Amino acid sequence: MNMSVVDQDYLNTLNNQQKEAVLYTEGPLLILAGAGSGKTKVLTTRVTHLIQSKKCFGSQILCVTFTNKAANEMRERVQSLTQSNANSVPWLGTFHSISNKILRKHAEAVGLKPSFTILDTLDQLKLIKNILAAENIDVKKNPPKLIAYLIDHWKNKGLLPSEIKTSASDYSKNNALRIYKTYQERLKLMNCVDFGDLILHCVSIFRNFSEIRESFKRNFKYILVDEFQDTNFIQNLWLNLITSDTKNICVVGDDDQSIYSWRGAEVKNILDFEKNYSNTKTIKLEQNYRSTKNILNTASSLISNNDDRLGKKIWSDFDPGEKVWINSYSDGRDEATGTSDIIEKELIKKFSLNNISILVRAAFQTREFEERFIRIGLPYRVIGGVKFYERSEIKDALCYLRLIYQKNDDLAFERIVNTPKRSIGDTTLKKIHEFSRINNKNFFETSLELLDGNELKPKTKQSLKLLIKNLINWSKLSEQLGHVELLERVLDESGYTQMLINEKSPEADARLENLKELRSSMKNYPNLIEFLENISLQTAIDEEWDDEKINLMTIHAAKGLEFDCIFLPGWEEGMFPHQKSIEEKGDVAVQEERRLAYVAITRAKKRLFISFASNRKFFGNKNDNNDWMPSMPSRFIDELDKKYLNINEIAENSHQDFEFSQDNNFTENKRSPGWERYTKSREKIKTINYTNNLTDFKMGQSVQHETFGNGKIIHIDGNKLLINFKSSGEKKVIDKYLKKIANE
DNA sequence: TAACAACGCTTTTTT
DNA sequence: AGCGTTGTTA
Repeated sequence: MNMSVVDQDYLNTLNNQQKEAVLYTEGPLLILAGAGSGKTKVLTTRVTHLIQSKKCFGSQILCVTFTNKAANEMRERVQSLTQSNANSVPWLGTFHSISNKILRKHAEAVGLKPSFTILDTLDQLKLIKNILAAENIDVKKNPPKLIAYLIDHWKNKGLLPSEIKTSASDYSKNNALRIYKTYQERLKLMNCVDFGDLILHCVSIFRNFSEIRESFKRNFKYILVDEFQDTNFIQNLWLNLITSDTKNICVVGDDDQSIYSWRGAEVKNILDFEKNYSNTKTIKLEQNYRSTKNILNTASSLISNNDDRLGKKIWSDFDPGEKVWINSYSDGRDEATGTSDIIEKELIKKFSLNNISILVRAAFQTREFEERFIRIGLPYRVIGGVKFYERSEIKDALCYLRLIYQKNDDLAFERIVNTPKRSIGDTTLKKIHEFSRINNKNFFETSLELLDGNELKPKTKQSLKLLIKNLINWSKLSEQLGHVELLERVLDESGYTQMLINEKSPEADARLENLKELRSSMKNYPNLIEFLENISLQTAIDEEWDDEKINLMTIHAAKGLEFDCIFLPGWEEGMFPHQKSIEEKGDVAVQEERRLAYVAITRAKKRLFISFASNRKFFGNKNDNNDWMPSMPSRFIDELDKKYLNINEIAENSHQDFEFSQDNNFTENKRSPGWERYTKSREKIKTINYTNNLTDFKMGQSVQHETFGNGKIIHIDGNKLLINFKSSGEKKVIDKYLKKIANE
């Protein structure tokens, strides 16, 4: 192939900066790419260019993306641009999937077998709980979630248990460290790794085995990293270790879109990049090809409230388009109704449903919209909701397979040993735990021994025996049968399918349906091993984009995506910015929430609707007023430049709450005036209930309770009343459960 | 001792 | 509304 102009057709659609970013191939390159500036296009074209101009083979390119989805899309685009086969760029993927691949090859170097299992968050938590129970540590004082969080953080910083220094006074941290140590030992024993280990083990291999490191360094002639602002310390180290001496490393990032600091991501990596690699070339992509001017300006006005920005000037050639709508609703149901009205009455005529998305801060917020859409029959899909592979029936099925494949997978054993019910309850399980600890054997081996002894009740013994016999049999079958047939046999012979059929509930039907889906997705893998080794990193079964459906997802999940129409509901103080994040990290967190809001706004191409409700319901509906909370519009709404907005107060009651006069000096006390008013209004509501109740009930009043019967008030504490019941004595009861009756 | 019912506490974001 | 813990039943 010669280097004619025709061969470089792929450059024709690029602007000057983009072209430069593609053609500057040698030496370190930092691309600061604003939202919608075509960075994916640049990356794919760059990969194409490297291959087409014969600078290297596709197999010599390391290209790291943030999600599997992004990797798949990029692979497809490169494929069609280079007209090559599917595996032309084998080292294209996420840090985790590439690490997985490396680790399967070099597992022995870190004391694992190549068949290791990747644990998901639920498995992790379960293991931590088991360790806590075995060591008699109070779960209330040491929440497993917190420990998991700490372990994850340590791993993101590249710290092994031996490398962590603690002060003796920090009780909970010391506890967590002890658990961390045991946790790692247990993982090794079960031949398992967690997400963090994938990266961490690779780093130790690169560090301790120079031949392996050098072979990768030699092979990877060019490295590309997407979403560099969201890489963390250990990932950065991982990269540094295998970057070759020619330093052909190109990173793409946007400091304004850094939204994963809670996962250890450091924007600092962008700033340090120029320090780490001397003679770094920096290219800024500032022209936006996605959004209308009104949308883009709205986004810019918001993000200008953040400090410490690298400073890009995003601009657009596009029309101003329609102004951004700010809609106010009285409650969440109104918000969902209003949203579906806009879609049905207006958008549906001009846009495909696939091009309409509702982006929320927290996953549970999609529910109100789902209910509405079901009610009126608008088709929708929830992206990244409950992960397919985390559904209980899918996990059950996978654990059967995991256990058949690896008898030492104690977590899998524990999960399925009594599912379906086999009369193997807590007591038996405890025995298995204890015995396996004492004898240093896994649960499967321990069960075999217990079956020999007289420790178990006959009924339990019999069903455990049957299970073990089945497992051994399935293991044998796994060598002859295809993996799909094996699953069918297992579900059948274990009684799992029957259990679901017997339930006769809609949920059980859905579960059976999901198992069918699992079966068909297994067909995409050649055998059981390939399947088990890859599903853990797979989040969902690929979405079907063929049907016309409205998309519901979290803002985090929308990263990297774009849609014609975007709805951003729930912009209320406490929800967005989220209260938890403010409590934990104060202003730093508010800035990250603001970046999240910026990401959300910049997903929109043509139409954008931001909304909030004045009253919000929490925790499902118990049909009383206790779960209602009045809410203030988010401070972010006040920060948007009104020039680009249409403000629409739909709900009558929201006027007094909705003001655009909040000043922005909340950096001092980390709370905006809006927040202050919000908390005050909450207190006020509580106070009103409280005084009303006091006027209703007086000392000595005779009352009636549904379950406790009749009694007399003998003490009043707020709305909690101490009652002396005739039949059951003194009890503390909330006033609203009481009825006044005539005094006797 | 296991299965089932009731209660109460919780909800950020994810590879 | 959904889960895990506690209390009650068979």
